[in-house]
Amino acid sequence: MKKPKPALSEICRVQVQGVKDTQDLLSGKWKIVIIAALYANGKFRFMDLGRHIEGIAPKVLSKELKDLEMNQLVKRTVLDTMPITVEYELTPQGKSLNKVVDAMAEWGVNYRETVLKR
Amino acid sequence: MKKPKPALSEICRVQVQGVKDTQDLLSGKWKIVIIAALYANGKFRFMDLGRHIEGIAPKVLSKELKDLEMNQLVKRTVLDTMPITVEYELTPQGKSLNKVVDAMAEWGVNYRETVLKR
DNA sequence: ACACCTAGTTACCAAAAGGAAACTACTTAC
DNA sequence: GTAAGTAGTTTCCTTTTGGTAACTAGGTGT
Repeated sequence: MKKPKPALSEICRVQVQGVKDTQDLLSGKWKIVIIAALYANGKFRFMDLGRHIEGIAPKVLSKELKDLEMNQLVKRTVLDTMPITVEYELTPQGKSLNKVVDAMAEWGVNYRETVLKR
Repeated sequence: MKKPKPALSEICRVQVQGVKDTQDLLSGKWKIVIIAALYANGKFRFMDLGRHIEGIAPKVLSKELKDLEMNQLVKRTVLDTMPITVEYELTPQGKSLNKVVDAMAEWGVNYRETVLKR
């Protein structure tokens, strides 16, 4: 696909880039769901989070959490308990996704009602 | 991962399901970008949309548009011109994603500024 | 000793996503 | 007749994603 047309105004280009960046960071089936769960619950230990998100495998949960941690959206804390437990919570950056999460939740609920009708 | 714990309240479960539904419909690298572009511009012909979204291949654009059309987010109109042209635009359902798009745009722009620092 | 809890990791595999390049089919302009 | 523009499709390929199941490694309870 050739690209001879720089049409959209600069402001729009920046907006679209923002959307793209957000999408990149939240890519995949589970990241936004993990964030929504942490957002709703505050903190979670690894196993609890896994039990909570229906259908996710530990391998996948582990990998997604690593990605989120790397992008500074999630904080991982090892607690000095016996046996050791690990707590996951949103960073301020992660929490700042609240508008995105809320908008997606609202839209999804409405879509299910009006389009899927169930 | 076993699932003996139905912890989150019903209201939260519904919210998380909403997020999941939204994520499913907008899955992949390009859908939300296409929507953002249509949202910013109103209408686009196939080639213009392709030229506009940097890096997308016609095959991929075609497939994504079909998905979006199937889910009633995008409307495809064949215009009786010579040569025929095809116009793509958001449906009301697609337009109702504005809060999601805006939130993602804002968050992404802010993330780039504060975390990536460029 | 053995089962069970914690938090993961590893190996293996299938399906999906996505990119590159070529190609179709139709029309118009030169 | 040939090039160029419309809107895609087809083929081939590689990478990524995500799932299952088994396994590691430390500690607790009986």
